Amino acid sequence: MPIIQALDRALKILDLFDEHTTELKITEISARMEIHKSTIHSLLKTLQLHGYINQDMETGRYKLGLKLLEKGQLMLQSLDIRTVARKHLVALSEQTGQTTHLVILDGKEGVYLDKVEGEKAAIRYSRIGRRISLHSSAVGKVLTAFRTKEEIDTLLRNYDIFKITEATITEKNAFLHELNQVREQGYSIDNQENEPGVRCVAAPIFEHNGSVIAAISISTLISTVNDLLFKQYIALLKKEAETISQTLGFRQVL
Amino acid sequence: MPIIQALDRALKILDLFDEHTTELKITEISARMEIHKSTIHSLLKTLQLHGYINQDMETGRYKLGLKLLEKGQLMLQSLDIRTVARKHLVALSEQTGQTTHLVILDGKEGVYLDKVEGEKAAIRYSRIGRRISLHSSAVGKVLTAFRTKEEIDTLLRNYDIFKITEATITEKNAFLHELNQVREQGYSIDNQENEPGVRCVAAPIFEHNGSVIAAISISTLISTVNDLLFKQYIALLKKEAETISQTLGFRQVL
DNA sequence: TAATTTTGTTTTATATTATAAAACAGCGTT
DNA sequence: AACGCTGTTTTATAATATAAAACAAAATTA
Repeated sequence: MPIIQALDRALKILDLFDEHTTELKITEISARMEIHKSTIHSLLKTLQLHGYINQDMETGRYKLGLKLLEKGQLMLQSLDIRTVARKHLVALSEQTGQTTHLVILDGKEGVYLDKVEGEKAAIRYSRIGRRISLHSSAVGKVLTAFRTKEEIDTLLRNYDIFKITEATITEKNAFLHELNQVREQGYSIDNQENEPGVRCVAAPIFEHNGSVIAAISISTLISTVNDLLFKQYIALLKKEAETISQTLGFRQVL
Repeated sequence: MPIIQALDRALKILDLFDEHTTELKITEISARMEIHKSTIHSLLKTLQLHGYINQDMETGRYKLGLKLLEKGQLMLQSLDIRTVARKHLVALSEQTGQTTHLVILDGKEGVYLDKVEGEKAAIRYSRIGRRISLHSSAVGKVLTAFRTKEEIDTLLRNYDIFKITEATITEKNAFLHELNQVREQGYSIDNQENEPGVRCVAAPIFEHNGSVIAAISISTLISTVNDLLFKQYIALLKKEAETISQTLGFRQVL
């Protein structure tokens, strides 16, 4: 499997940009990549030609281009899970006042496809397009649990169960045990395992062929949602998830 | 200005995907690009490595990857015009019941950065990330009009004033005259010039240094919004646009 | 069921093409 | 006025992308 060096380098340049880094000088790109300025220059100009990079004419600095926005939105639209799930996320958020999410699996991480902010609580971390680890989130657990043993095996091979908060599960066996429980219950909980003070519940969404294609979740603040209320949310969530699965053609096995 | 062939080709591959084409076989990519299969294969695998392309394991077909979504959303977030304008778009939409937009200039086109759907009317064409021509849209006219003569000159050099509807302006002089009028009025109108039955009004948003950085607009259906009502919308829009400009540090010259 | 076409992938030789050194030009600072 | 910083252009070299051909496996067709 041959990797094209020029392309690989260009894509690595795009990765240099993140929440904190929206602008970069060519000198800095060159330094961070440890590649000669002139080489970077050629790559940047080609990226710019296609709109993936823009150059600030005033400062000479480079930033991400709007082509990424265009293509990103194109993706979102083509995923019909999102269209189907949208109104249910809104409904759940209105019923509970909490923030709801739609997440799918990509590689060994979850990716937020949609988010509806609740009136009562604003959850900071999540954002459409952002990624979330499988072992520390309710959605991650659900996306992992409802798969075949083989799939779970490959997912967890070389998987780094890193610690995020005090409550994060960091042992593989404990995680596997948790996944079993999730499968029995039909939903998963993240109790401050990803962010202190935040408790979430997630439920799976099944496709017509019975495989999990997504998860929806409700995020709550420990300080404002007690156990009783949280349990009610679980029931609401499960029901809504089942409705979505049915819309997608999934029929529960009797 | 040397263009890197491998990178250029890879980005052209990404461009093959659009609203109607969400999946492609390698054979078809090869045919449409007129490049050998094995070459395309290497490019695809490198794109896949970075998440810009995904392969459907079942069918072997290639589709866009979620990295595009991630980067696209990152862009949106980094543009603070959007954050500032958001609540005003919502307010305008609630007051009028119509769909409102936020658009910026990129190259020789406008790009939708935000959209708030009105209760009364759903405008099909627009979508965040999508592009719109300068001569056929209210936002395009505004983004063009409020620039220096030199800037307008370079924008309209080699510009194709193509016909879209019966009402589209297709003569350069007529367009220049229209731009003058827009500058005097402080707003622009698109009367079914981009889509039959749709009439829009747009107003400019100025940065602290006095340059136009964006345009906001209200889109209406001719069939449901009469001239009197439309005039009221213009007043509302202008006022809201001025508020946004002031938030961004722009002070009206007296 | 067997043959045939089509799929995506791998390998390999060739020369095209990406690469980086060095020189350049334009600013802002010292 | 001299220096240090931008980003850019040019040019020689050889490393790297390229495409032909062979491959394997799946989907059609006969």
